[in-house]
Amino acid sequence: MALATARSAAYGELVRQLNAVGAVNRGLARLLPADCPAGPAAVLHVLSREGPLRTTRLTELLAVDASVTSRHVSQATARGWVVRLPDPDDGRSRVLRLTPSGEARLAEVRDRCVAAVAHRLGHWPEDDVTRLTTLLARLRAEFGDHRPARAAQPGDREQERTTHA
Amino acid sequence: MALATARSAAYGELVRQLNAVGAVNRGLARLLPADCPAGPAAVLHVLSREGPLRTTRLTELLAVDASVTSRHVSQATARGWVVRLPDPDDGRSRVLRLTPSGEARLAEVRDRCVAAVAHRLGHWPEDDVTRLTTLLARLRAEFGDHRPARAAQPGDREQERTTHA
DNA sequence: TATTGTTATACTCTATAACTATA
DNA sequence: TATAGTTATAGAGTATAACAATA
Repeated sequence: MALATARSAAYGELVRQLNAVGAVNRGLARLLPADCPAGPAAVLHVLSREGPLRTTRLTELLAVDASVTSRHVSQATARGWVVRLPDPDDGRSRVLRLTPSGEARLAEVRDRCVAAVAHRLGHWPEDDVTRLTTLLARLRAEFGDHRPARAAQPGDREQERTTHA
Repeated sequence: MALATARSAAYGELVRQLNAVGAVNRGLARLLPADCPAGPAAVLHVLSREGPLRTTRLTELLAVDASVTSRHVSQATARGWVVRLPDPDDGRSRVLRLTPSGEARLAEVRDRCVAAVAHRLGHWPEDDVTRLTTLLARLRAEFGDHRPARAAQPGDREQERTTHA
């Protein structure tokens, strides 16, 4: 049982560090311009990386509820950073695309964040930065099915939610 | 400039993954008992790890504002998980201590989180778990001066808060 | 006067549920 | 009937500012 205990301790410590990331994120969020909160900024970021997306797909990538995506996209469109185009393949769907104005805004936001990270992590070996990024991406993938991005099929292994609490 | 650009891209990617940790944390938070939100749970966790603490010190360790600590401690005391003792050395100060009831609650919460992590990360090599934990701890340390980690001495450089907002 | 801690207020993020419109 | 997306509502987390008590 000693092995299991060691594992438990390691997991507990990981959870603690994961929670602490919140403080880092809040510090980063404080750098954002007043008219660009973190939510809409994330929308810009993903759309820039992935190109035009449908709302459903964007929701999956953001790992939030569809209602959250909808709200943040609304804020972005209200400011002219994103346009909602009709989807030629599906009348129910919208295709979201960054506008030049949105790209410009994103560049500004991104520069601020990158500068902040560079200031703190500039002395890290590049390997450590990429290793951390990679591990976080894997972590996210492992926990990724928490959010039923597509309708939870009855046969899916989605019953985690039934924690018989 | 190609090198600087590569760095920038790496930092941008890291920021993205850092944000994504929020989704993992939300999933973990969903496992908590209804009467123990994430805020109070963090209070229990730190008090258990560090032993009795003054509010100021707890605030530093949680990396939040003092008002937030105060509120979360209030919730914990209201449920009998923490007691606020007078500080013999300073009449303004309170010493916070976990009660047996609080320890029990924490053990339960911790078990749930560890079980969830074990379920997702059980197949990870142990090295990866510790590497990720270590890198996150270092990351947190780099960004840590937002919130001075050791007791803020009167002579400390604490004026960061004066953001001349 | 400076510091510890609390409370009042406001804002963001998030999820759940109800709704519209297409398929 | 099922799916894509929106909106209304509610709850947690956080920070700022104003305040009380003690040093």
